[in-house]
Amino acid sequence: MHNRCMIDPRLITLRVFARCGTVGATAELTGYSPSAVSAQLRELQRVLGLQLLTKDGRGVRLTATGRFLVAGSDALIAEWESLRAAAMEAGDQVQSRFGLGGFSTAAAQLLAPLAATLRSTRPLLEVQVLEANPARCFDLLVAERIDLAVIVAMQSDTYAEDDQRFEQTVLLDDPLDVIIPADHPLASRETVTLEELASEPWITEAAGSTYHALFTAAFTAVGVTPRIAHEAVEWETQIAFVGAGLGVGLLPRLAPLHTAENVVRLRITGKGKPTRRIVAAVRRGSIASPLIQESLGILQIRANRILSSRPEDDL
Amino acid sequence: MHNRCMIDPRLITLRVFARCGTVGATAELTGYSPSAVSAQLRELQRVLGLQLLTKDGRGVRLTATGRFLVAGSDALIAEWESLRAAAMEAGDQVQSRFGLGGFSTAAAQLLAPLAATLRSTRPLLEVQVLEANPARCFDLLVAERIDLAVIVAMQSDTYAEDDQRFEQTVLLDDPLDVIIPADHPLASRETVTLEELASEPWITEAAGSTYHALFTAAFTAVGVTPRIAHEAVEWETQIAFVGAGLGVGLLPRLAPLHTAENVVRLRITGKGKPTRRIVAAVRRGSIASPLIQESLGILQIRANRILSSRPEDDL
DNA sequence: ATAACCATGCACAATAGATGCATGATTGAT
DNA sequence: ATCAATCATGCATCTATTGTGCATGGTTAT
Repeated sequence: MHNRCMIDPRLITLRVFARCGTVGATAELTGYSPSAVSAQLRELQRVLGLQLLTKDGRGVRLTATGRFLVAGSDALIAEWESLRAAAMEAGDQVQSRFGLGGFSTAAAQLLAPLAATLRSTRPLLEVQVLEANPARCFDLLVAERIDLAVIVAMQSDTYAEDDQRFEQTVLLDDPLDVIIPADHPLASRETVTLEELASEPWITEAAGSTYHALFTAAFTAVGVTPRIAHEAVEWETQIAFVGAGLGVGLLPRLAPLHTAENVVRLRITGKGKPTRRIVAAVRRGSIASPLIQESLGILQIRANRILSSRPEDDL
Repeated sequence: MHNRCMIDPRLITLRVFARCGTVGATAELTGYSPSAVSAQLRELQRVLGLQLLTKDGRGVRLTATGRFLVAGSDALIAEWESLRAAAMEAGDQVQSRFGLGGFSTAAAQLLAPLAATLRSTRPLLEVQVLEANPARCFDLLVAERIDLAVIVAMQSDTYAEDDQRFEQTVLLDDPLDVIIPADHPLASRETVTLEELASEPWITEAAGSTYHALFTAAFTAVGVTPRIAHEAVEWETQIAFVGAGLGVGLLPRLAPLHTAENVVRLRITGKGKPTRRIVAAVRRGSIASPLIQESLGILQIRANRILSSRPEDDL
């Protein structure tokens, strides 16, 4: 589906460049080589007769004209997506490719079933799933490598909800639980508040990561500055750290705890009740596409099933 | 300028096909070979996963989906033209190609000076002029072979003024004069009415031509059905026919009479005062482009100069 | 000063895309 | 009813575009 765009691929490349700022990163995202990206951007300028890039130190940056073109192209892309969606609605579309992107747990719990369902209902459809963090998912959407992304929306989101390029649909609010060692004084409790855990040594992800932002946001809400004792990238690692008694951590409800030993999961109560919002994002205009609509439906059903399997008080 | 479009050239080809209905004609208009057009359309369908064409007799015709896509693409094209125009306004554009199209006298009197002026003010600009009749000019605009056309607007215009694809600017209303043999009883008059010439044998262009429509429109306005004695394609031929005493004819004020012998030109008065309206047409959205703006300005100046060189009563 | 980084140019390779002719299918004319 | 004309398409071929990999030159950080 995303392959072979009706808009000049060089413009797409320019748009990706506008997002990541370097030729190398653009190459990585688009799947081209750096030389190809360089050549494409040069060609684009030649064809339009406009200077879009300027040398800037050891890199290049967009000129005012370049920024203008990129900004204006949002509407153009959306217009095309919208047209394609409507055309696909009119005459049913036979075959194409469909790229999905998502983040770890989301990918596992939502994207995998979606891909499986699509594969069976639409055998001719070439479904591809890419695991990527939210920021990269947006990049991949712009680069047209994927057509739908399931991502974790954050309060301090660099990609505003009303971004001209995307349309987002809330799938599910996933609460964060606390995981503590089984021999911890609070381990026998059903629920805790963040204040009760303020003095604990915390295990979190590296600063700048998706969940670190959620972590700090949760604690600033209750006015506490927790002590970060350790950092882990994978949930498994974090759980293991907690199991080893190194500290406590936050774990999304969706993340399974099955391999954990000596670790207890507790619901959080009180005003600082952190949740991560899981949303589906598509390129603006493409939301009317029957393929997207079907996918969103499947995702929504899956999300509702997850919600309904939980105790009421968690909703 | 028109070369190398940002919108997939195959979509442009489809749009041209939608206008002319056959692969062969599309090939002629776009400058491709028939095989290339065929292959492009096939590719387009493959890429979109949509069936856009159906076999119809010995030709092909658009499916409902195809018509839908073409209709919807108007907005997309306009959006791009608009964006390009704005970008060119923002950062001045260095070099490109610029295609002009126009019809005989219009081309000679308006387009040639325009091309000459542009050539001197913008040496880097590659200006190309194509002589073509109005209908073909619109086709060439859609095919992106030309960017601006000077054409004769007609009452019974197949291309409505509010066509989604184009934007038109009135340049000049060019009145039609009567040419009669020098030895004709009315030859000494300054002006005549159409009624006075109702019984004359008329020389006009072939039915279906640009000027035949103007001709009939003028006479239906005064409620007279003239007798068409002869048909001529070129003005020169028509003038020669009149000079040979075969009949009378209509000649636009802009068309020169310099080579004529035994032919007199008379102003037409009365309610049936036929004029041809000369307008500039561009693809919708592109009108904001500095190049287009400059061109329209030059054309307007030229048109005003022509008007001001005429007696007041002709305006 | 050296190393790392970034973009670009060039030679080469792969691929897409156009051409021209031949073919098959359909319509209209003799 | 046959023949010619028209139209689209497939195929072999060629060309031009486009991408890759490596080398180069300029720029920043250590």
